[in-house]
Amino acid sequence: MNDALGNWKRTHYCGDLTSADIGSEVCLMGWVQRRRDHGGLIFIDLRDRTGIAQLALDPDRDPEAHAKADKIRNEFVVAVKGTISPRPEGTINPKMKTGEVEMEVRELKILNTSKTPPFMLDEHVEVAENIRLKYRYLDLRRPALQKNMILRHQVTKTVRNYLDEEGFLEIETPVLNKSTPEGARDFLVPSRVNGGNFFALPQSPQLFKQLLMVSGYDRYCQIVKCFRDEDLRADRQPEFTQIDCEMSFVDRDDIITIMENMIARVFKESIGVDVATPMARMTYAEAMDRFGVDNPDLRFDLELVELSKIVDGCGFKVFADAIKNGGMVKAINAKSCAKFSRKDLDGLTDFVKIYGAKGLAWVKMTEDGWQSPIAKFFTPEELEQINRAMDAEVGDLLMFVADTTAITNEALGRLRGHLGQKMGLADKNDYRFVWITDFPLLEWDGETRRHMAVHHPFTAPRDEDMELLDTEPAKACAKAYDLVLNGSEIGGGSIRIHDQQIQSKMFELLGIGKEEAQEKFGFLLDALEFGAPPHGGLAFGLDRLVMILTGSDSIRDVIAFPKTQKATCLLSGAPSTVEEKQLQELSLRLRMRKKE
RNA sequence: GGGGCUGUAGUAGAGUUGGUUACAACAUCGGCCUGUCACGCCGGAGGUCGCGGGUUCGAGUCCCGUCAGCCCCGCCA
Repeated sequence: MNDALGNWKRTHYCGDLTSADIGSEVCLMGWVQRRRDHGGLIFIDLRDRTGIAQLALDPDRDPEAHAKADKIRNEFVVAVKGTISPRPEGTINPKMKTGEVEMEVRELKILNTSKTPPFMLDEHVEVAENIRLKYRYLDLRRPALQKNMILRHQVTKTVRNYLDEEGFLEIETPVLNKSTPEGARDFLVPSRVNGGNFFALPQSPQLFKQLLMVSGYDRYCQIVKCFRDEDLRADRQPEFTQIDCEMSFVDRDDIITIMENMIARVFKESIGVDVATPMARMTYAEAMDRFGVDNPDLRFDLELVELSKIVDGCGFKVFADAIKNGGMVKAINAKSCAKFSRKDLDGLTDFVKIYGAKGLAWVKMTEDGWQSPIAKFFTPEELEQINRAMDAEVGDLLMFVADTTAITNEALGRLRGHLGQKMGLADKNDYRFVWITDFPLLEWDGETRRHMAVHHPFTAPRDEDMELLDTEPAKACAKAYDLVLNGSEIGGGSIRIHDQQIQSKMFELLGIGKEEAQEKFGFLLDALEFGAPPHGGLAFGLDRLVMILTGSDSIRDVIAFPKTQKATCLLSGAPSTVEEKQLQELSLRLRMRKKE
């Protein structure tokens, strides 16, 4: 039925053919994008990962190949031999990369047939994502995803080359690990040999890369899969890839310099964009103050302005009470947005409520002053002061949130990002990097009534904050840093604790008792006693980086075989039940959760 | 655990206040066509309106439940 490949060898990729190849005898292999039958002449668009080439089959020139082409349908796999020739006058297709030439087919082999695909493998067709995921191998044939996969490869290649030149060694770390209490929920793997015991898949190779520093490898890197059993988002998959690095005998600025140069080179070599270095920096405190979030999008202004001092004790109870209760009042000025409708404003109010704000106060700046439901609560002096603080002009829209510090910042910060998108202030081709530094070391968790590590438990406090650990640990800052690009955190890291006593103190602050620390992290504590060098590092989220480089809205568009939001694979059907025998071997019995 | 959006031929959509046989496009199948390139022309086939229940003389349309995909909160660096 199908023709055998035989001794045919492909000589060219479809997308590479140009007028320079005119006259060449070539052999192409690929998939049939389209067949156009003109009764006599048949055209076939042949596709491979590089592009499309037009095949011309003339019944007069080669009746045998032409007759065979009659049977060809979309997505058949064919091999052709023939001559590259210039297209006749007036039939050049300027929309195609290979549009100046075509192949005069002399011999044709049908290597495989194809069922009619469930959707057109065409850029013009939008297909529901569940269909695309079920037939992922077909979706991956489409140029959009192929472009993303190829760019992803380009990025990892550049990263490896750069890190190699900088003296990093790529060393693999275990996938089967010990479960540790901190951080995300672990994926667990039952041990058959040690019934009742479980491995955990790595959330990151954190501890192992620190051990490699103790072992003297000095500069380590790895492009590595990590696993976190948490719910998915547009930019989060349960398994994802990190560019993981660790260095010895360095401080924060050494790491930042090496890493930002790597990112700059990635941008240059993958999408041809020049990134200025050194990149901008901002402390966590400044980011929260000006933008309300620790991952600010610096492509637009819309900065948050704190008005607490001005409205303290004012006649508007909502504002006055928020401050009296230890919270704050902040506002943003959406320039020229006074034209927003009541419906728009209701929508924005609903938006901030998602983040816990009780409401959104607004003011439209008109020729006659404030047009606002809350105008009546303020004295002329207060109005004047607010206008000045907000730099308010006729046509502007001011929006206020009054709440706890955390809620005010998050609600307004997210509103800022939302408006930036909605008003088209965020240019996809503009890349604004910023390092966020001096994160708090600890964060009080009201639920468990204990401190949690903001970054992770191995992050070093700033030298000048060491004493605070004993007095006011919540005020201590960490030697931690995140790289933020266009409002997305693409990487983060820290200088680690290399002193066993400080590490023990950290566990203490985190409410991890001596015994538990020894039980869970004893191997690290032990290692720190055998000459651990000062060290630190960071990890980039490869998927998020490639998302931005490709302009993708979903992380699924940069992963070959992604999971759905319910963490299933529509292609393979994973996860699935297993045989009772398999459970027995693992000393497991199922106890299903009751469905409510 | 919670909030929201979507679900109609293979695909992506239209379908009026509930009313006869559920539409046209692309794909597909058959025929015609020697310069097309998202080819064109003629003809055909293709449907449990996601699934289940309810209201009604009558449900694609209204109500309840459920499933799936997506976005978000919680969760997660």
